[in-house]
Amino acid sequence: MHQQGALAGVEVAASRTGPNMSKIASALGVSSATVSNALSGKGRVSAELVEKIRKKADELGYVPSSAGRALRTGRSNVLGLVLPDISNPLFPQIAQAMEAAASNAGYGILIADSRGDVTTQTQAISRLIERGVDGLVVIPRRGTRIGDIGCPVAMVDTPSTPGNTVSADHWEGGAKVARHLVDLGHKNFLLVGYDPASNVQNDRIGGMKSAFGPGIKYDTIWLETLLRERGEQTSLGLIDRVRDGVTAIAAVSDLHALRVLTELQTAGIKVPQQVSVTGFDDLIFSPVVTPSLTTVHMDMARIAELAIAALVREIEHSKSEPNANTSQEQNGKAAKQTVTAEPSKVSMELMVRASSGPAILPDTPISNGKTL
Amino acid sequence: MHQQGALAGVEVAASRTGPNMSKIASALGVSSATVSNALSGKGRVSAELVEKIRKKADELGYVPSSAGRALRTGRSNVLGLVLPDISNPLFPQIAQAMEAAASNAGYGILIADSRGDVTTQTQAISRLIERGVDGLVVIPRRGTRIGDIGCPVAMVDTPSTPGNTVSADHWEGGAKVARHLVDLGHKNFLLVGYDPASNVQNDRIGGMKSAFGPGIKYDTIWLETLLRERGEQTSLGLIDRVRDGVTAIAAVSDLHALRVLTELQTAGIKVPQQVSVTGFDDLIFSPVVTPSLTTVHMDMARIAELAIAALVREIEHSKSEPNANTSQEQNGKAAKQTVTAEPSKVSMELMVRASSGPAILPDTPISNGKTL
DNA sequence: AGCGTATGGTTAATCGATTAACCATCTAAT
DNA sequence: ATTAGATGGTTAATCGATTAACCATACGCT
Repeated sequence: MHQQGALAGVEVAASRTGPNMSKIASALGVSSATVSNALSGKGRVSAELVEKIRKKADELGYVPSSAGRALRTGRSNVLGLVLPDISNPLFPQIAQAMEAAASNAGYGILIADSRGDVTTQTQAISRLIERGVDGLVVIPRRGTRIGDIGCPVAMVDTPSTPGNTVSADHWEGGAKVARHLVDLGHKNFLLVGYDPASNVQNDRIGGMKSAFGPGIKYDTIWLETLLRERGEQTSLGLIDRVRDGVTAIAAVSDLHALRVLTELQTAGIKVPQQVSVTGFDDLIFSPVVTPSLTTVHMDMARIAELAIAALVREIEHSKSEPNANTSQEQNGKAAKQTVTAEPSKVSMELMVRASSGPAILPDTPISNGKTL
Repeated sequence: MHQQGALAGVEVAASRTGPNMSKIASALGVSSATVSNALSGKGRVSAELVEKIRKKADELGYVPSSAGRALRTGRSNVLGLVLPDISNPLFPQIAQAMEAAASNAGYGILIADSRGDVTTQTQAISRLIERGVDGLVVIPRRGTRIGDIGCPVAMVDTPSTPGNTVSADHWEGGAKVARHLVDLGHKNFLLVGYDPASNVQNDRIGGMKSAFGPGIKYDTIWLETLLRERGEQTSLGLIDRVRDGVTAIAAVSDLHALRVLTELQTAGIKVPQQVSVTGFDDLIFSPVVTPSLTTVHMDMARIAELAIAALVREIEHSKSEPNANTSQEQNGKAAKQTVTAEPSKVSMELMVRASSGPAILPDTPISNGKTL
């Protein structure tokens, strides 16, 4: 007995459980290639044999080995989702939408958290690549530029990036709320941002300002700086603003709108009778607070669909690219099918709820909020 | 030239990019086995050769193929995370903690959303299994019992399940807030739940009640029924409750606490001067509302660590199990190393903030909230 | 001298699915 | 009748890493 015989009986640690293609094949007396063809519907297999193989497969509880398939095809059918800061309250919506879209396209979602850190983000990306993802959806830390990684990437919410970019139309969203408030007669605004370096927030505020015609007064405050200087628990000084004539406060996130709302309410200022408050993102709590928050809703499902579709297109495309020199080599124009990465903007929807109302006229006396 | 020669030149669709072990091996004139041993540190390779191989590997930008490794070892190093309802505001914390814990243990996290549906949950689980996960962390839809799947499972927050269970000590958490409020002199409580069928919520409320001695009055309302009957936007009737003497309202979630808080504030009732409000979960907005919410914090990091550790233990263990009949077969007691699935309870932490304060004395006149 | 044993490698099989190339029939058209 | 083509399969190579088993030296010890 030579080497071959000696090695044949070796027990490997691999999961011995699952029946594989050859098991189905030998059970039916056919070749494993036929089983593969039958189950994938690719080769030529008679209808009746396909039926028999199908039956046997789920009789044995056959589950295809993703590892085997991945090794052969070079594709894992898994996408990576890189998040800037997983504890962002918007994340559930993102993850949910991405998972659904990916799942529909036959892909799984592997998550990675970059914890707000750029180096962690880089590490997270390479971890995902090492795990063999076919593509990445990156919601980058602000200002991050992702270098050329060896796989397709779709960026969310960061314009001016090489590669596919899909983003909500934050500018338009800002314009929508602002117009809504202007239509209600407001003429004196306080705009509340958090991070002056955030593209998204600047877009939103830019959109708001774009809707302000002449005769509209506004001021902008950035919470990050304010809170860093005066401490997290500081008052935002809204009472003074209201006394000075502000009738509408528009925040770039529901989180900040909520802070504004509760601060006003604690001071006894009535929303929306005295001051209107609006937010952004339609976070989970926004409909249930009193008054419910007027906000701007992102169509996450659509964003996810676009991002995933762009990725999948690029992935499937790269499949046929390498062997372009087979037959119709003279067809020159078919060769340069580089995916035109049109950056998509997804429209945002204004959700008018109870926290916004008509502006009080300047000469109307401010009525005290009566209790009980 | 026979078949072998004819097939040798075939171009496969697989990613032709990455350098593999044999490429490193041939570049250095050694065998690929040696490269494998050198990089994994397992076999016997001279220190200097290891060094040379290491250098060559990252000179070529070598990235190990997870597919190849998974196929051979039968392990993917990926865990599945099944969520009941991804849009749950607590989810970011969970996902973040799980990802971090898994990452530390060398595993990736594949997410799946069961969208609150039991059948979807089952589908999600099988999708994960098909993708070859080594284990599952399931945060089940209430009442779900997961049947025997072919892989290790750790359940979170659902007691009385076969297999590993790790859960926050909701009962204790409830007791902690309740005791806090009792210590502040409160004697008349309103407990606010959402879903009367939820184990977690019942645990929390049970814990609260356990802290109430004689002389404490309390009543419980369940929002789900209330809102279904009277519509989402209905008032919770808190004003009447307060008029009837309630001085503390304890909710099972910050989300409901927030609803309570804003409803009280709109009515001009001062928190915490007139009424104390507490929540659960320490959601993202809880510190930033005015007054900031007193709540109970879950140590997600610890829960995740325990869950992942239990899974990993079971996974690594099952490796050595199959070939137990090799050498020391007579050692009977070493064979039955079934992982004792001690259900772990993780302590919750009370976060005392501004929304809870001393109870007003029964005969103290309720002062009207002054505006401005 | 001769034997045992570290030391430092190599060889080849294996995990499971996929697929190009080949082969054997059976039918239809020239 | 002979060839072209359709039909229904089979064979074997391949993806990349891992690992049991084998082999070739060199060294120490009696």
